[in-house]
Amino acid sequence: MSRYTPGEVAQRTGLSLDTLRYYERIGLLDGIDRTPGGRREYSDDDLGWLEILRCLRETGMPIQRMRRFAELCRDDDTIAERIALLEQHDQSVREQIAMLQAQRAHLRRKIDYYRAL
Amino acid sequence: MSRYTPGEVAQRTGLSLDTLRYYERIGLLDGIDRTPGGRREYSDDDLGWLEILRCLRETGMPIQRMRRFAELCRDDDTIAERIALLEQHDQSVREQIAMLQAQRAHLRRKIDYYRAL
DNA sequence: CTGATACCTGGAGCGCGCTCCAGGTCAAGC
DNA sequence: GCTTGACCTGGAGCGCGCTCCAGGTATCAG
Repeated sequence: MSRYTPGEVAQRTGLSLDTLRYYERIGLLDGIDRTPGGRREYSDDDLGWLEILRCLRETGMPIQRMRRFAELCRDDDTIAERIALLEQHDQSVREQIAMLQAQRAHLRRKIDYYRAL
Repeated sequence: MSRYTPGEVAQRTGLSLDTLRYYERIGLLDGIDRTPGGRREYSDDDLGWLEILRCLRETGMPIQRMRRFAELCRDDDTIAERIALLEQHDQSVREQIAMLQAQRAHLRRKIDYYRAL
């Protein structure tokens, strides 16, 4: 049950302070605690959620869709929809990987061609 | 030795007419022939080059870097640099694939977790 | 010859995902 | 008590990679 300052969270997650605030503003991050003085204080749960956000973001999910997912996660009766959304995203990640692998083959061929000169 | 109108090229490559013109403007596409009336007329070579551009773009190479590559390709004595640039990019594509695969594992775990509820 | 359609140019505009800024507040160390 | 540095807010700005637009020209079918 540790608590973290914004600076610590930035360091741990690799997200900038501005990005953390931005995510909160647009509703990706919700109910972050504050100290009596008004500073943010992140919990372990918050860090866990940020991990998920990072995962979705790095795999190319648009912010709008992440907001949709965040919204679903605020309502307990949406497990099926969450699964559907994540499955759909997983499919898109698989496609991305396949595309990259195919294009990488082209790249290798081009390199080999140059090497043969 | 076929010749293609902009519309045909757009259809074949999946790039928009605007994107084709944009690529030309910024120096990714060079020396596209014109009809006497001033319309663009693409060659098979141009289509081949567009294939390469697509490959680089889809694998996330920034436009600036693609311009550098295009520049190198205009000079015959730059084979080594072209190889270096492509090898470097290939490395980045490998990293992208690895990252996606790792994040996809997280995604699968999350989905399984939801399914278990 | 006449439309209709595809294409031309230069330049402005846009959506995304942050990032930066000004002007202030809080808190820990001396 | 004072300094210093991390943090606060609201809002503007930015870099990327296109995309759209206005106003005009070429080409082709009938």
